[in-house]
Amino acid sequence: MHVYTCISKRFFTFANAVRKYSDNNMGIVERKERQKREIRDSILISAWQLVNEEGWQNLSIRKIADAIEYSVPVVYDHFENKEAILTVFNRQGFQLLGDKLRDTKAKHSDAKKQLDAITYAYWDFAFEQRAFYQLMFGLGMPGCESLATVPELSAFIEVINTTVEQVIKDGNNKDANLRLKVHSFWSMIHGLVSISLMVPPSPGNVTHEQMNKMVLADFIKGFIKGLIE
Amino acid sequence: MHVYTCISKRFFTFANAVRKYSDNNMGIVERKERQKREIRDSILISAWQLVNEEGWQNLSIRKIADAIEYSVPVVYDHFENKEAILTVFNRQGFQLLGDKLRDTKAKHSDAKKQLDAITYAYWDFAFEQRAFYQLMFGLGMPGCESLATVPELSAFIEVINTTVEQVIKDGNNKDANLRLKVHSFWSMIHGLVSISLMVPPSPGNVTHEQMNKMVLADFIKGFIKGLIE
DNA sequence: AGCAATTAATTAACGGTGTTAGTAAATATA
DNA sequence: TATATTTACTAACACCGTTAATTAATTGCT
Repeated sequence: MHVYTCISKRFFTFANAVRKYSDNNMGIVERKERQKREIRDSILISAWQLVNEEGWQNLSIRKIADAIEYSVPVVYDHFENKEAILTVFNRQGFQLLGDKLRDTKAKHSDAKKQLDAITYAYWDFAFEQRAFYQLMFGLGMPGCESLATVPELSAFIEVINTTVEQVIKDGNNKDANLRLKVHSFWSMIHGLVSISLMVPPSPGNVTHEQMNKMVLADFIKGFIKGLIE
Repeated sequence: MHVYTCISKRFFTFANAVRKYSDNNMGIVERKERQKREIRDSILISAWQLVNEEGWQNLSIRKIADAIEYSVPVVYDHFENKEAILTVFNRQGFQLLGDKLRDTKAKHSDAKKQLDAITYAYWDFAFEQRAFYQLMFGLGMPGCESLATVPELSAFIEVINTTVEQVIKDGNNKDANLRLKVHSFWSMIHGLVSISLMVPPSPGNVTHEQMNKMVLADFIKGFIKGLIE
């Protein structure tokens, strides 16, 4: 029974494919496929527009349906659920960023200059394509739009502040812009941590305790030296 | 009229305060305040429990009300809205992290060792208090739980990968763990960017283009040298 | 102790969300 | 033209945050 179903399905698919190119109405299938693609595209276009107007948090299927002038279930004919729509943008974002970095890299031959250039390109992408970047890295939890409004934040930063400050003062680099150094220091730790939280065990299936030893040892004993000595 | 209202308000407050300590029923007010505090506490306790069981995205007022065995509007007698509850945890998180860093710092006298210690403490906090950390830094957008599932991610990392790799090969440091260096490099840029996105113009009211010049110049020309040369 | 005033807690609703079952209309096939 | 299939819709379900109106309980006062 299961085999029969399988065969009949394949037969009908084959028959459709043949008719597609032998009928008088051979353009109909193409037209239908084109129309279906157009609806799918208009869903993505409207969604993207809504996201840039109202943010990820306020995107809804009903708003999309309204924008494309179809009823709600039509959206579900093209995407399994809301998540699937976000996933498309997520992948598009990484594609875009990857392309941008590749292009930027191609403009230089020296490896150091390449590294320099893609770093700036990465930075610019985040600020120019803010909506993409936030989606890609899961930023923008409700209630955390502006970290600056958290009073306890400054007390927390103060600890890092005074510590880094003292290390720099103990070193040789006297003309350092302290506040900026502290900001960078904190940001980089945050980056190490949050990427490790999001891309869990890699590289190489190590636990976070092992990562701790390896990554942080490098960060502290290597990178920081460049700053303070 | 405005003055009168003000005076009468103050008078009644004063009268209440006096009765509070002169009445026969002086314990009633205290008991009521205590009960109100208990409900408030149980809201926070239940919310925290729900968050750790089901994540921030699945926390709802109705679930909280259910857990504390009161009806929904009672929650709104203690918190203005859902956001206010999250804000409490947000601030609690920064308080906790700040305390942890301060305590860690106090165990050492040398500034470098202090910096070393608080870096590890920060790392551990993020992994031990994952729920806190995600809330504090707005991580965890729906659909981005595991970055590892995005196919375009690896192509994007590959660009950074090959570039950093080449720079390291060109340098003197031959025994470097390449994959780990790349991972760290990317993570640190991400940290610089995402903190700059969340704590917008500071320090010192500079635009992101100025930050770009200052922070990235340091990152590239200073920090990276420690890695590759 | 009993009544009025206040406070506490509830029910039920509003407008919104993601998602889907069932139905009517349009279209293609025979 | 009649049948089958595709297409789109209405309407519903089960949630969500939030709040107005109402009932129950408690308190203060005579």
